[in-house]
Amino acid sequence: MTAERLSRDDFNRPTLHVARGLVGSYLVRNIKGRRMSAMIAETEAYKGPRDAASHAFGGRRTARVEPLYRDGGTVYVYLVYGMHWLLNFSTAGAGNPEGVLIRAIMVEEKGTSRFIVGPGLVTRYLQIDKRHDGIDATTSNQLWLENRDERVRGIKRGPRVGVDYAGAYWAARPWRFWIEAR
DNA sequence: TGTCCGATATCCT
DNA sequence: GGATATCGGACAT
Repeated sequence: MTAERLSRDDFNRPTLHVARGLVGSYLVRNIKGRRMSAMIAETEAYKGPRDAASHAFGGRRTARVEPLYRDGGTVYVYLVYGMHWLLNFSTAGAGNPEGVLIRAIMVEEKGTSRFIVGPGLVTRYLQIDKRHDGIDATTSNQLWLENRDERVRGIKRGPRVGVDYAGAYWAARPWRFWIEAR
């Protein structure tokens, strides 16, 4: 099996392309020398200043969202509802505060595959939190992505989850991509 | 299927 | 100082 780490160019592409492309890629996590990996099963695109569901809507630029403004592949991790860390990767190049949220993964355990659905559960499983905010996934030895020689078929597409606060129009954009358990 | 609620960093007034 | 949030679990219906 070949495994090729995702590079800057892979992230510095249009965000919807990256979001779709990340489904079927692998998240790799190195925890004190022990390696975990998980296939990405669901993503969502957040398209920056013009997207009312984005943290960078209207060009907002606070300390929290600064990683989104950096080069593609920068990790953006933040806390919601006081207890859930959410994992995102910056896309579309430096200065464009767009990104992709990782909503679900598939892991291999005891010879069988298991889906972990929900962005807060993904980070809990992979032990990702504020410590990883701002790191560069194209060079980090803590967290990175790989493409493996595996065909992913049947990617579905639909509205994003949990963004009703952004209004009906933005909540309805079909910017979520996923594969289902088989 | 629906309602409720935990727990807190961050943002805005 | 007050409101809110890219959620998840529990429990009732």
